[in-house]
Amino acid sequence: MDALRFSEERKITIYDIAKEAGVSASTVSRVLTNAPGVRKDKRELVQNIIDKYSFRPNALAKGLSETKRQVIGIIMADVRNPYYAGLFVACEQAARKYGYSLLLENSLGLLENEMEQLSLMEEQRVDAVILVGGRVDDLNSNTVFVEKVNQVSNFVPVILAGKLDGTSCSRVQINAIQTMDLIMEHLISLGHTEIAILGGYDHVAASFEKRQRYKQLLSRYQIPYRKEFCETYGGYDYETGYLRMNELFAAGSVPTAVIGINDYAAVGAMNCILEHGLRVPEDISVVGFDNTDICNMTNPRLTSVDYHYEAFAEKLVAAAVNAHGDTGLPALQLIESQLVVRGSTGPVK
Amino acid sequence: MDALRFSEERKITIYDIAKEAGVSASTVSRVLTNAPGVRKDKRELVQNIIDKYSFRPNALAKGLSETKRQVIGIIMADVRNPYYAGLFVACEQAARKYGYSLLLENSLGLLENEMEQLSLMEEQRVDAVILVGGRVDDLNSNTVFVEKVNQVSNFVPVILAGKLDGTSCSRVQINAIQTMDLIMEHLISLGHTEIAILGGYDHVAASFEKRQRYKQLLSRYQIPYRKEFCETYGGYDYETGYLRMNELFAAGSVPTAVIGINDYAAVGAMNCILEHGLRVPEDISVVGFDNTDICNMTNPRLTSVDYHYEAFAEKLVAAAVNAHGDTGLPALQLIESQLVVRGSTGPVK
DNA sequence: GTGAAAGCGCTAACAC
DNA sequence: GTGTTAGCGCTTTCAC
Repeated sequence: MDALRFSEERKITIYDIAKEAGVSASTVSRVLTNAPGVRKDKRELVQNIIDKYSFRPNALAKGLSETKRQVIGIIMADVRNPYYAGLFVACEQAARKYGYSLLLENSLGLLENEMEQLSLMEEQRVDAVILVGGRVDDLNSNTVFVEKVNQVSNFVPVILAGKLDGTSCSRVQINAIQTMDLIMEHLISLGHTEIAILGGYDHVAASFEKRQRYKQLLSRYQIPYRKEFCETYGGYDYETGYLRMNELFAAGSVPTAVIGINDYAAVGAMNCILEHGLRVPEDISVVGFDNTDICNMTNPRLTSVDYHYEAFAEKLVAAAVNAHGDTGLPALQLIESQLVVRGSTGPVK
Repeated sequence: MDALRFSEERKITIYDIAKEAGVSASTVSRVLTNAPGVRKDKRELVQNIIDKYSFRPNALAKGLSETKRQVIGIIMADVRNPYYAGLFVACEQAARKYGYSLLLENSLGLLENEMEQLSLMEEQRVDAVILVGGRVDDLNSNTVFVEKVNQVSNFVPVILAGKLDGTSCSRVQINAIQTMDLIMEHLISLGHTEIAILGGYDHVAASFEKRQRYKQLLSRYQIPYRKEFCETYGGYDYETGYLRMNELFAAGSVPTAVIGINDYAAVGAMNCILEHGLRVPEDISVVGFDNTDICNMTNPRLTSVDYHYEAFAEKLVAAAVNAHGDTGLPALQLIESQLVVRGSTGPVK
């Protein structure tokens, strides 16, 4: 009995509406799509019946006959990471404005998932796919992936929140150079010269660029480069921040300011500092990237770089929505960031 | 020129494959769906051509002709909240096992969004929709929403990660009573009797149940009930935990243990305690719910209740996948939790 | 202004 | 085994 619950009531279709209204399916379709060429009274009549049944046309049939589905695919590294989650929700809001929905897949940074999910998006005939995290973060683009993206983008526009050498996809990217400028100018203006950066890998483009800029700025401000403050690679998590900071203490190379490669790493470093009986920011200043919720949950609160997620998302979605026509949108758009100064940074003592 | 990029190459179809293989479309379809009744050599021949073009059948057309889309809709309050994000990714993993994708919509807890998104899911002909957070968390179910869900569930099975009185949807729910048991038994065994619970509202079923159980356990262990330790309602964020704790200090009613309604609130309370120069857990123990990442980022680390997200997600998805047939699955499945003890709780002094 | 009919790309009877 | 045919539920010419 219960097993029949969903099969008994046949879905209402455009023909049912048409019959009840005494018109043809085409007319109903015209009302549905707000197409012109329907007399006002007839339009109202049909609309009333539509409302009466709260009828919603089958999006599959619609997508089959039209070419637009009003769905954008988004392949993201891991929505559990607040940076991605924030961006995703911002994308959803932006998409809603355009009348689009989002089909999300988490790749967990695994190439095989990304490949499979690209196929899946193609199969689902999404109108465009946005790639965030994973392969598009690589400094050296993976050739297998490049090939796949090129194949897919013959049919569905691919938008990159990153880069992928060997493709000509539209891109929207955070200006990593500028983020480092913000932090370094802040720290240097506070008198810091012993600045360490913790976590991240050079094979990740953004991290690589940040370290490059870090070095460049040191030399610009004639601050001596200290290898032990920079060759402190590692993951993008709390543990890495904690461990790398611990190593600096162990080596006796204690900086006056620490930059975490993201907020998690920064918080790890901060806790390590506090556990060593030092104060933040009186003894050591700490900064992070991403401006996630956690910045307001530490004591002191964490100074961090905010990427302006709304603008980022808006540009990604706009690029996806407009990917078909010649929109005049530049192939690469950069997102400028801003520093949110909180209690974790202060003047060098 | 560029504007033509996506329209020039017509999508390859099953007929193109058929023609090249010198067979009919049905045969290709049979190969695609792994249906029996195709000679082995022919199957291989077709498969080769499919592979050659990395052909993927149009999921819309497939969904139109079949009744299954292999897509589950999920309407969630806010994936930026780590609790939801964790559950979502777990659902995604479970869904992948069954060959399903997830269509996510964030309602942000707004009734109007939830209503609209339900329609959208129906329109997209998802095979089932899972509701997490928002209206299904309400103690008193919203009648308008109940009506909507009942209407929708005539056509597509709705699974609730919560409750909705007046519907007969399958449900999977965290056993809120048991979560409170875990915490209270832990605290009481450590000698605590002055226990406050901070944040949450009684109109949220889980919060209501937690407070009810809290009172019940106090009386069971013959611990006097103190209104000021329990009527400490508020949001599910850091600020609430901080502010409510501050009020306890101001009122001079300082407990020996504090339960945050979730990890955020617990961390807020913890920081407030530390700022008052007290120690955690020596002076005051702190516990949270959700066992999110942040538990490992505080100092000391936060003791918290873990819901076993994988099991939770697995049951939700299984219910969604099997929602059509009579699966023998019980209408309500409860998720049992476990306490992850970390440094924030200790014996009363 | 309105309806009939074709077609989107697939699956599933049904013949052969 | 394999092909033919008829839908699935829409949109969209094209007549009228």
